[in-house]
Amino acid sequence: MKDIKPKLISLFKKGYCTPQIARIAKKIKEPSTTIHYNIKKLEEEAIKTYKAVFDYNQIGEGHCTFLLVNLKEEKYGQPEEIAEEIAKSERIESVDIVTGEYELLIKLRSEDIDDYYAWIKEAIKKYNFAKTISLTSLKQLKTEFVEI
Amino acid sequence: MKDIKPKLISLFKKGYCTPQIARIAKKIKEPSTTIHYNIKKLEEEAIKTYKAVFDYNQIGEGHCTFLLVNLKEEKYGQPEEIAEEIAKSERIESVDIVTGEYELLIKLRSEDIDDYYAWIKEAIKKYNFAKTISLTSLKQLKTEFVEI
DNA sequence: ATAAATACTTGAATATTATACGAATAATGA
DNA sequence: TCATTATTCGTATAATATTCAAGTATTTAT
Repeated sequence: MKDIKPKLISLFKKGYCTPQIARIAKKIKEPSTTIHYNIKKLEEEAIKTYKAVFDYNQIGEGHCTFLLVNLKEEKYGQPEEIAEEIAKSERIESVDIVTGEYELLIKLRSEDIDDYYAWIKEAIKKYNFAKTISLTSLKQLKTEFVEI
Repeated sequence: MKDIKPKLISLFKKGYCTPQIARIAKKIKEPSTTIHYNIKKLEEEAIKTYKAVFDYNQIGEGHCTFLLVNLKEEKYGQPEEIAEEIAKSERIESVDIVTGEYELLIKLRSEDIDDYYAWIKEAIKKYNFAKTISLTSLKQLKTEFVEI
């Protein structure tokens, strides 16, 4: 037993996938070389990566939370720095700087609520958040444009 | 000119991609047949699909909004039905039933604020939302686990 | 503790698929 | 209109995935 699956999951979260040119060519009834050409162009312009979407319950990341954050005054004017730092973690699905009452909106995945609590305690300390609101997902119907 | 790119974008949002077995095999230094075997297992258990992640500014979906929704009383108890209906649209990135003040949290992408306004007006009418709060993304640092 | 069943690993052979190339056609711009 | 650039697409080739079969490890039941 080599325990390859965790490594695959980690790689597939960010990339290591590629388009199925032959299948697309069949689907839209065009020559595969034409599809190939168009995909390469699109990759230059607009495609960041190809990746897997998981049934997160099955990989121990079934607990999903949206976190609204107020930064402390000294960081209020330049939220990007903190946002970039937060974005680096593998459990963070998205980070946005948003309009309204809060500065940041973070979507993250954890194993369970205990795991989440450990993370948020650590994050409040580390990033010196002024205030946070956690919206816990009770049911996920769609994620990353994929219905689950 | 066959205008193939829009079709590709639509297909790539949900699938039509596949893992790069040879590349992964090289990366984690295992035989490609072993990688193949493990991926097939993982697909049965936990992988929903393989898809592309876009630079959404480049495909006319740069405007991103998180929408908090209160449903009308008659729908408050069974939000799933509406949530599933909302999830079907291609511009919807995620739909969650959440804890707290609001019942639904929807993440969606539009071309610009006018496009968004048209959508939200229509949605309020169609789904009979009681109240909504829109959090507009000013800057997206990470989406779908991919830094952008 | 042992045997049987099941799951995982792997190399060799084969089938599929992506990519490179070149020629033809179409679109763009001056 | 003519020249330049972008796109289409068939053929040939290179790369890759998949099948198969055999061996090894792990788990399960008794």
